[in-house]
This record gives sequence, C-alpha cells and structure tokens, in this order.
Amino acid sequence: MTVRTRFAPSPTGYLHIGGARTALYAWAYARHHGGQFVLRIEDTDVARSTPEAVQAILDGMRWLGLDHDEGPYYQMQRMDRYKEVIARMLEAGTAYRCYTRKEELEALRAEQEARKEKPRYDGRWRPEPGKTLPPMPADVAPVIRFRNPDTGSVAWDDLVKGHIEISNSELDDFIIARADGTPTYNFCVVVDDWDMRISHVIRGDDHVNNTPRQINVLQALGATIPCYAHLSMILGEDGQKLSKRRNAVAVTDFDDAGFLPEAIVNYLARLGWSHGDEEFFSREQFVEWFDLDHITASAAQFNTEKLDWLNQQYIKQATSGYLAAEAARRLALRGIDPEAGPPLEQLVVLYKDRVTNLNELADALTPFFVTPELSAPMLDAHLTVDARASLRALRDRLDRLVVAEWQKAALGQAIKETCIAQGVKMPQVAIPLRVVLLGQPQSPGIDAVLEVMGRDMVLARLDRVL
RNA sequence: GUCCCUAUCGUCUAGAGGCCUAGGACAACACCCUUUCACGGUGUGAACCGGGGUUCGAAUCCCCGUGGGGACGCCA
Repeated sequence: MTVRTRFAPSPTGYLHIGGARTALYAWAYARHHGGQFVLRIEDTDVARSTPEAVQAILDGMRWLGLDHDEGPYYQMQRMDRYKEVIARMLEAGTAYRCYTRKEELEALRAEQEARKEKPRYDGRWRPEPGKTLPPMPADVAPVIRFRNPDTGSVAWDDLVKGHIEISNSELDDFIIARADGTPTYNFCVVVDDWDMRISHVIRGDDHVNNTPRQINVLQALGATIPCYAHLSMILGEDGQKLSKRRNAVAVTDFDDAGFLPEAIVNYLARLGWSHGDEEFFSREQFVEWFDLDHITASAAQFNTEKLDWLNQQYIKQATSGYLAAEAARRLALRGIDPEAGPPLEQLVVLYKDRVTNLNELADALTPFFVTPELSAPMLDAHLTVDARASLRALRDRLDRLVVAEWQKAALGQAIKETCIAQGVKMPQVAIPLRVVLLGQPQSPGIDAVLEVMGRDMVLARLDRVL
C-alpha cells in the first residue's frame, strides 16, 4: 500500500504552530515511506475563508520546507462531486431530507440540556419502516442528514491513541448538506479522503469525535477506511490553550522573531515525538527516524526557552553566507544600509556563537553601521580620567599602524603594549574601548572587533570622545 | 450534563512487567575556561497524580477517583 497523507487546513487565518506540526508529521510520514503528501484547502466555510489565508498557509509551508506532491485541492471546486455522492446516498436510503426548522432544533436542544442530556437530533424525519413522518412544511428548505446506524458501535485502532470504540447510540444523524445545498465539513472530508486515496489521516485530536461519524459514512459508501492518527494539541507556556492574544502562534511570527525554519522544524518534531535521547537533528534525519509509534498521546506545552536553545544551535552551525543574508535583511528592515559598514560575512562570524536569534544578531551588528549614542552614565562609569589616558595612548599607537598592518594579531599586540606602558590590566583598556566603539561594555574579542571595524572607523570613534 | 482522550523532574521527553536506587535535553544552580559578555566544559538539585487490584515482581497491565484537555453547530 502506498502511503498517502494530507494536510487539510481551513483558510480562515494564519498557519498556526499547531497546524504546522500536524503538517510536519503528515509530511514526514509520507516522506519516510516514500509516499505522497497532499495539500487540500477546506474552504467550504465561505464566510470565513479568504484568499489571503490560503496564501499565508502556502507561504508558511514553504518557509518550513514542507513540499506537497499533490494539490492544493480546493473543496469549493469539488461541489459537483459532493452533490453526486449525496444524490446517491439519498437514493440508497443512507441519507434523508430533514425539514426541521432551526428554531425547533434550538428548542429541542434547550429541552435536552435542561434534562442534562447530550444535545442531539432526535430523528424525527428519519424514515423507518412503518413510521409516519411529520407533515411536510411548505416553507422549509430541507437539510440532508446522514442515516447513522442506531445499533452497535464504531471502533478503530488509532495509531496514536490506541483502540477507540464509540457506541452508535452516542451518535445522531448529522447534517451532510445545508439547506442551501452546500455540503458540510464532516461529509466533504470523507469524500475527499476517499477520492484522494488517503491511507493515513494524521490530524489534531479535536477530530477524534468526528472519526466515528466519518467511518460510518465511509462504510455507507462502501469505501475503505483509512488509518487514523490523532495528534494531541500544543498548549501555551502557561498550560492554557494557545491563543493569538497571548502567544506567538502564526509561523510568520517566528520568522519575525528571528527563528530559523530548521529550528522550528526540529523543535516541533521533538514536541510530541521522540527518538530515544535525540534532541538536535536535521530534517533528513527526522524523516529517516519518524514513525507514528513514538508520538506522545498527551498534550504538550510549548517552551520558548528550549526553542531558543535549538535556534542558537542552528545559528552556530549556519554558514556565514546565510547569516549575512539574514542580517542584511533584518538591518534593512531597521532602515540601515547593510552595505554601509564592515563586510557582513566577517561580522557575522564574530557574533554567531553569542546570539540566540537573528534579531539579536542584527542588534549586535547595528553599532558597526550606526555610531552608538553614549549616555552620560555610561561615559561616567567607563571613561574615567585614567581610562581616557590609556585610550589616548592606545589611539596614538594604533594611528601608527597602516591599513596593511591592521590585523588582529598586531592589534592585540598594540593593546597589550599599551597596557604595559600604562601599567594597567587588560580589562582597564578593553572595557572603555568597547564602550567607545560599540556603546556597550561587552563584545567579542576586542582585537577581532578592531580588525573588522577597520582603521578609519576605530580612530574616528576614539577621536570623538578623546 | 453526556461522551471521548489524557496523566514520569518547572518544561519536552526515554521507558512496551524485572535492564529503573527512573535516563536524556531545556531551564535553574555551582565550579572551570576567559581581556568583558557569551560560547564551551564539568558537576548538583529536581519526577513515576491518589487509592485499590493482577503478578514472585508494576512507572509499565486492569478498575475507581482526581486533575487536565477535547467534542456535543445548517464551523472546520
């Protein structure tokens, strides 16, 4: 059997992080088995679906590197097919028209809730041998309901949750087509998964309750039942359901926050799935290792600190070319011309071990492009009379180095000699020097900073305060 | 309310009856490295929700509680 999985988002907003993980697992499962990954857009909610959201989903998936083999299919373009199947079901008696008004339904629900019962349709329009249906109202456009089996139970072996069995008496005859004739979600999914020959339905566990209904429809259609794997949800850092208000949820939020897509993929892979003690692995390794047996059945809490750590690992091993390009993009976003300073590829090497995300990288690089403001407290704290004397001595020594000699070793030597001559320790020169050059007392090795910053900028910034 | 799912360090997790005086990672803390800050290295503390069974033996299997989550739409 060829493995065929799908990701079926509804385009009502961004690709959020939970959806991204579902997509990642479905993608990885197909790739692992050399099967196909199908993208299907579930846009039957015309009121809430937008083309912008479709684009956001496509962009998010591309950013994460989740390529699909088929699709995107759009449910709105498959209406004829759904209607054809519904007509067949009507004919076969596995579906029927229901003329109950919405108000009647509401009253029924209220009644049931008052009796503390599970709200459900009571089957008043369900045809039974020997049963007299209610008089047909002339002014009601009927919906179409699925005739759910009323005895026995539905069971499946969920690849994540294990055996699940639900009694048919829990299920009511749900609506498969609205009064306006458009089919509903639980029905479209079934037809699509069937038509698209999906072998493994990998989706969020909020669909567990839909599964028995869908299996019943599949059975009524004489279709083969796919395997199901229901993934638990991702909770926010506070243990609450993820929400746009409190959490970064859209994958683009993570791009904006300076995360690498590889880090997100690695993090998501590990959030709810494991391969022994492995924590840091490539996309290729993930595909090779991925299986459904090691998916956690319970909900996982999102943890930014661990994501930060992973992101840092990916930055450390990223090429300077990649980091330079990202730094340039992010500097430009701040209105800084990335060409108007030292070569980014050199700068980035100095900082790649010291930042946890790409925005921090851009922050760290900014003083090489924009002369930093030196606050009065900063000056008072670091540029003491003694410090100024040392810096003046250093400045004169540096001035004697020509551009060709402006190299890390010689610069380090110049600082050391200055320290000896002035009778001070290294930090007493290095710290104020950092403040003058970068506006902050911490930096990579000061000799390396001097080298990359270049003779002109270094001397100019020293002269500014001396 | 009814039904379904779920429960190991603060967090992500390893764990498929004896390998568990429960392992790894993030975070925390300590020390080392160091011209600063990081990085890196070494180490420390930290968990099987509660109660009953089953078994020679249970973190692992079963039941009951409890906590958490989900579903109950002419949304998806």
